Amino acid sequence: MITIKKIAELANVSPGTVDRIIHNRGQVTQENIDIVNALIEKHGYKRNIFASNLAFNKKFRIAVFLPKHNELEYWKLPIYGIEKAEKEYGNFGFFIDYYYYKYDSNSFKKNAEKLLKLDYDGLLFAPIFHNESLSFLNEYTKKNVPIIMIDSNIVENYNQYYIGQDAYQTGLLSAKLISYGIKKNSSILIAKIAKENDITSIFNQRVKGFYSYFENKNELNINFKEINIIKNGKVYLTKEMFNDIDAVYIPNSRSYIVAKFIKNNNLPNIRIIGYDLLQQNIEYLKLGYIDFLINQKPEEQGYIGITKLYKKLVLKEESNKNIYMPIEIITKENWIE
Amino acid sequence: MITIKKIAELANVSPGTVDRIIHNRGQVTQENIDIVNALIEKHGYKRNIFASNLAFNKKFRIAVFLPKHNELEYWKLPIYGIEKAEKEYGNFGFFIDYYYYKYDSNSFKKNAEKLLKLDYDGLLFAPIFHNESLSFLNEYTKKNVPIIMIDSNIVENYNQYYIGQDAYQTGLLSAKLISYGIKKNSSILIAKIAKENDITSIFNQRVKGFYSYFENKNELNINFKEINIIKNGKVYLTKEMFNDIDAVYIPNSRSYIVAKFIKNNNLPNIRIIGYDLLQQNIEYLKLGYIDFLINQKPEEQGYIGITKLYKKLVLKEESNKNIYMPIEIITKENWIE
DNA sequence: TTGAAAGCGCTAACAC
DNA sequence: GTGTTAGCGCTTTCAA
Repeated sequence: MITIKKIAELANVSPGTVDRIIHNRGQVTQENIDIVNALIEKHGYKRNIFASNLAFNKKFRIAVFLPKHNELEYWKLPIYGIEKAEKEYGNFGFFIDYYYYKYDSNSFKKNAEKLLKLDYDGLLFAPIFHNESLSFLNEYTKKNVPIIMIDSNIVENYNQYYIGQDAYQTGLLSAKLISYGIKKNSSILIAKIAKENDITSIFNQRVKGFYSYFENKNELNINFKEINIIKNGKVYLTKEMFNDIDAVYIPNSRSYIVAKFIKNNNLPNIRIIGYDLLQQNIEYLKLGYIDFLINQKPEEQGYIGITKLYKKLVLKEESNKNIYMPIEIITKENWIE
Repeated sequence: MITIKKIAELANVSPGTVDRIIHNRGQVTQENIDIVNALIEKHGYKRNIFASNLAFNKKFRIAVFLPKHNELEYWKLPIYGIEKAEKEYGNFGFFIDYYYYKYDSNSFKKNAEKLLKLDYDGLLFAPIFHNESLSFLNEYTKKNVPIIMIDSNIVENYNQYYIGQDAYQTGLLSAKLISYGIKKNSSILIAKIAKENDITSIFNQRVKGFYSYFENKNELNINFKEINIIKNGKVYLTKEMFNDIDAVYIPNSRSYIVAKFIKNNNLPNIRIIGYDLLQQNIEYLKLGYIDFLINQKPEEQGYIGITKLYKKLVLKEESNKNIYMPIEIITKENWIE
């Protein structure tokens, strides 16, 4: 392993000059730049990460900005991943502060303003509310630190990173799984269990993907029924909704609500497919009421997000912009605690 | 962040003494041990990884010992993961040498003997052949370096690490997926595409798991047919084998062979479920001939294996012994390039 | 049983 | 533009 010192010797310059060249700090003659770069190339010089970071001696502080998880179980999951990463990179001088917003746009805005006044070396956040997130992102970008978004994608081709799901594709997959298990001329219920303004773009993309699967499959002659199950902020379910229904698709994490109703009312032979490994969902998966859960791997989103920041800041590695998580199909049989 | 030097100051001893205590090198009075340990506890001292490794200045060499992958496409996959890890940990002074054996026990034995004569700081290997692997493992253990096994598990409760699949459970899952798509009174073909002595314990566990799913489901009245498709070392397939067959289960990575036959002979409406994301399997998955592929994540097995060694050697972290990979269900709709 | 000190390779401040 | 050097925190050797 060749070192800066040796390169300097070979080039007949001082280590300081080599350092300047490596880090593009300027103030070096082009001649020396060429000589040193050639030597670096030739000997395959690689920065010694230990020495580099020891000398650099910088602590990195990251802000994590997510919905409050004591209100929504789902949001515990990315936190687990983030905490795992925090533990792992903690001894590398990597620290995380947590900021939470209530699941409404006002709270998001208020906390976002607070965050903008603080200085961090990196940011990870979930842009649930499109417009508010966009302006927050615009402002934060000016700080010129790496920004990672998880869960929802608000902009393409931006100078930021996104880690999350392909919502449309999960809808398509759900449809495939359902169609696999039902006969021709079946009826499918698409159950929307969300208040009107909780219906995010992810939600809509899922539903769109779901329908798209059946577009060229008229021979299946599927009958679709769409019901919004929340009325006046409350769950509203009746047996009649399930008359002649063969399968139910729930495009958010609340499939356990339907499963519970079906169990309690002994409605037989209805397939359920939903999202996310919430405790209650898992419960009904194990009992056999929910057939499939689509997992968008929220823990991994959090973990990978922090890992990206670590790689960028500590290891100074560049990486690809967007990561779409694999879409995981969970059944009773491949669920691992 | 408190340092060794500061601890030493507080304890009125030299940094050398603190170091001796931290590393249990002995030659310190009990009194000092207690004082220093109390201070470490109190101030939450944590080793600075950068300084530690810089001073330690050790390069780690790892031996990887796997089946030759130009003979078996499947074995390319763990290599990808291993190479990814190698790249990632390369600047941490982590180097890998590769040793390959032909997929027969003699070649394994010969190469194993060679390996036993060499000295490495860690080993990752795939114990395909049970007895030979066991005695190799026994010998290598004497070297007292960490050993990781991937793919197949030959011993439980050993002082080594295993990363791989729960083969039985994948069989069970396959059965569930098949049963989801077929009617009562269906016929399932279990196609064995392997030479007699290529039938590993993993293969058998999968088949066992598959049958076990149907054990308490007599009402389905499934008719099973088991055929060994290799005759005299060659694939032997006839249309008659598929008479009245509704679904085919192939418990190894060669489902594309059946898919190809079904395609070429226009046999309609036969579900196929197989294993592993080989190029040819993916091809028939995309075309719709293969319905499901079970992925045992070989890349990740390799990647995680090396990561474990890195954590153990460089970061000096302990970790849990065995990791069972999640069983991934791949369909046309959730396959990502 | 303990202390002192060199050195791991790099960064960055300072002097010229 | 360039060279010199202190210092990051830890490991390890040598001397006492």
